[in-house]
Amino acid sequence: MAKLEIENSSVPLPVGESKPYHHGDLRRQLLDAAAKLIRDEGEAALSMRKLAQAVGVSRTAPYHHFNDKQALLCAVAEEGFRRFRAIVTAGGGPAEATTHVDVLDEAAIRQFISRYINFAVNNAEYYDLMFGGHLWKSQQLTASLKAEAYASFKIYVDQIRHWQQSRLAAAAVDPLRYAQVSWSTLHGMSRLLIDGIYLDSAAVAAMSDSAANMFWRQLQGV
Amino acid sequence: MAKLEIENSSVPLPVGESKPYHHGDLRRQLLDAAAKLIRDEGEAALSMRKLAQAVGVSRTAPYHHFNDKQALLCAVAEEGFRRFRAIVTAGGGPAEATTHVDVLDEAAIRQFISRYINFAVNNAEYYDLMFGGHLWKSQQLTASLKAEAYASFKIYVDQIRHWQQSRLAAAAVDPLRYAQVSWSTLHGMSRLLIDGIYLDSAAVAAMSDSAANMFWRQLQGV
DNA sequence: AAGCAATATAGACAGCGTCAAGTTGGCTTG
DNA sequence: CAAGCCAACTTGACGCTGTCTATATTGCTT
Repeated sequence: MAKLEIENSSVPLPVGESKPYHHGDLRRQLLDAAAKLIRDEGEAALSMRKLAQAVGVSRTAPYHHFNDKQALLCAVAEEGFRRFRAIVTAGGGPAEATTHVDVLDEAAIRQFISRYINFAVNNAEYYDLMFGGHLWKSQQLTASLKAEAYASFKIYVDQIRHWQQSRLAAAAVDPLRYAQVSWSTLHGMSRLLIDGIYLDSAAVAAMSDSAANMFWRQLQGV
Repeated sequence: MAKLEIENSSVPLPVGESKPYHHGDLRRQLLDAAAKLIRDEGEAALSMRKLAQAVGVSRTAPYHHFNDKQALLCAVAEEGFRRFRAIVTAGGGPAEATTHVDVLDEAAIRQFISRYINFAVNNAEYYDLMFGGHLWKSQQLTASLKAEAYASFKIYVDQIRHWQQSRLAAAAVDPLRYAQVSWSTLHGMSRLLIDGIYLDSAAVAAMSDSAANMFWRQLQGV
């Protein structure tokens, strides 16, 4: 997460990150400006030219930091996954990512659901890129994005395994299968909410409760 | 569904549908060609100009049948909803749409899930438009598309109410809430499958079973 | 001090959505 | 049967897009 705190000042001193020499740190500013533009005007409204102008460089300058518009979007998505992990996994504790939660009750599930959906709705500009067909269907994902994406899912599956080993979840549950179905539910709710289809944000709490109850029973194995 | 069987021949005899005079029936051909183009080359690859060329008219001709590219896409999506309803609701019987299913067991749910996901995966070019943020987020949906979309959801909710009235589903279940959550699961699975995220088609059967089991318990109210 | 590689720039091209103005041709009406 | 209306269609143009190809600038290394 340290990367996220790099100073965006105009001082032309590179931090030693190996990327920017000339401009200050264009790469960083491009990523931030891209996210902001998408958030403000929608993904469709983001163009490389507008982005370049927003940062104050010529239209082709960004191509020295990203091969493609696609590559730029992949990088933004990648950062989204990092933020996602930080917010969704282990909320307060200093120990992060790799450690798993040792409690399992309906409230814990409910909390996870809330965090997931809150992240999706409040960071839709990232979520759209992370889990939007745009990047995935193109078959041109950055290797690092793919890694980042699957890491997030793996953590989820491993958490379920961990619960099983601690005898908190029924052994009969197939971790992968359960992960796929429950993630689908969360993803579906998020997408429908973000896109404004069928679901409205007023019902989020009730839906989360309902889903938590459903997941809980499933994990208890009857 | 009769509309779908209009002959696409080059005979310049309009059927009396009130739309096309000059070309034959451009509107119909545009809708079909659009779906085909999206299916073959992806939604992003569809352009009004390519579409026009595919049908053999000038680039601005389509604008006499649709205000916008958006409007064209809405019309395609609308047709998607009609096909969706035809496939998903009451599979074999001649009585359609308005009548509800009178059986409720895990197999029935499982069948519905299969139909939903099969439709989504095999008609992704329609599903993407019907439930993609592209149209919905733009806030410019055709009134008729909106109607068609909400009708589909309403049928689903009403089916649950129907089960309750027949004492097949627990009275404690909130039909709307259950509909939202379960639809989210189906939508999420479909999206993840179509976009190639986390889920692969080999696991569809297992996931459907798991989801069916989850829904079934929920409907039984413990 | 020289030179090299990374960074930024301007120019050009094909493609896009769509507006405005003109053309064609079948139907309705006199 | 002729007049003319109007829907259907075409051509031209505009500003936007992503990105390729030079060209110029700059800082670090030697």
